[in-house]
Amino acid sequence: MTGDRRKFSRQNEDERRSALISAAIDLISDGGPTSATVRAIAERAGVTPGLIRHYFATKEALMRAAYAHVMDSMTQASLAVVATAPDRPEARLAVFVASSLRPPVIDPNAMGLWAGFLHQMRRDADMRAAHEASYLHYRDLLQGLIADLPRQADAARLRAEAIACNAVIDGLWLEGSALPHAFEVGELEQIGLRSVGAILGLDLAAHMPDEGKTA
Amino acid sequence: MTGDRRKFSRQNEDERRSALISAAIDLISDGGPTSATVRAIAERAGVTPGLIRHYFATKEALMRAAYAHVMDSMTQASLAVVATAPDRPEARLAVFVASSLRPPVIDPNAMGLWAGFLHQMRRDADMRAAHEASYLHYRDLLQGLIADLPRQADAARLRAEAIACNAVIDGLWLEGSALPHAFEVGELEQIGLRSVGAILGLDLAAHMPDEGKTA
DNA sequence: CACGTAATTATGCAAGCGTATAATTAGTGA
DNA sequence: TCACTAATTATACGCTTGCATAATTACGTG
Repeated sequence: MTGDRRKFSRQNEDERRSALISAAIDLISDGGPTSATVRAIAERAGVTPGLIRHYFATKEALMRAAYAHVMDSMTQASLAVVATAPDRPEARLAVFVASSLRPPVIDPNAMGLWAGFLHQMRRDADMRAAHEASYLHYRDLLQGLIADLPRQADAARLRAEAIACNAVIDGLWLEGSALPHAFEVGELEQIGLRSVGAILGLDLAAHMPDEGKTA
Repeated sequence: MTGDRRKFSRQNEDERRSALISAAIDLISDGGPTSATVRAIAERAGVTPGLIRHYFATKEALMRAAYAHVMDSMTQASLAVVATAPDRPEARLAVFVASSLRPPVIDPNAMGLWAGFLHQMRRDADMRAAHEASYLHYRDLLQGLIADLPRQADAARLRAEAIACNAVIDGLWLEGSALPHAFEVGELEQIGLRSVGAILGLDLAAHMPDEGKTA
């Protein structure tokens, strides 16, 4: 009775890849990178450990792919939020900032995932490069929103402001994700809007469209 | 010739403990928490693996001790910096901010260490509690410096400002440590002073004592 | 329908991990 | 000086890990 051979289920290559990737992400997300073993990932994806080697040359390759996927998702989410915002530059920036400081972006699991990758980044040069590219891309996005504001600012000032605003958002995101119960509901959003506004010299909170009017 | 028994060197208990702790910190610092194995730690400390078990009930206990040591060092360093600053509140705050955004506080190895502990924190409730206490202590320190400024602000505003300023510092520290070559020398300090100043509504950079006058 | 090819499973292996335990050494007090 | 105790070393065990390899299954194609 021990000879239960697992059902052989063939599947599309892309689906299998992404199934493996999201299984890895899930595991890292709740349990840290330590618990994302080859066997655990395979089980989570409903697959045999050996299959991982068939899709990824090594486990590190799978990890890189997972990291890239997470970062892409974040960037695309940010872009989507900005796209749905009103056409006024201030409102677009406000929506962008606020959406970064509430769920689902603020999320303990997401931070665990991020920390897991961060620690792995020290060893893997490819991963480090991917991180840098993703970070700069995000910051450039923010800088573009700032540049659209009805002010005049040279390149150096724009760069400094983008770095500063990005830092506020990162820091608040980190604190809010690490210590969810240490802040009241909406507190981080308000602080974020006020801080970014102060750095840029405008009242961002006033330009925040009240999407919750119907709630 | 293989029977070289290691030299038996007895030592003070406290020194042994701290030797083991700093060996663990060194290893995590350059190589991530993965490379801080019991055997590696022992070798680094010039000791046999078994001895670790004699000083710490488990490896996790050693890790907790290492984390506590790192956090204590950081806090004490911050306190020391403030103590040497001029007695004007603005100068004290400025020095505090600037010193957090340059070496040795800004340091890739320190960030690796921090990330390593961060990831381990998800599992260990004791470690998480230690982190929260340390974070709040640091923020309270910052809030105290802000409260000393010659302005009037109620408790709620002070809290929000401390959270915001802490976030800027954290974010800049993180970015500067993760991507050291992405910023010019002194750039992060300037941005930090300007941002914190903007949030608090004062010109912090102007109050920064120029300690580099002799350089 | 047969056959080749790719996807999937099953099995095994060498290495490294944390930890337990026994043997050895050094210091200490009577 | 001689046992007693604590610090340190040495050895070994069981477990898990990533990875390699061989066997098995499904699917496409002639």
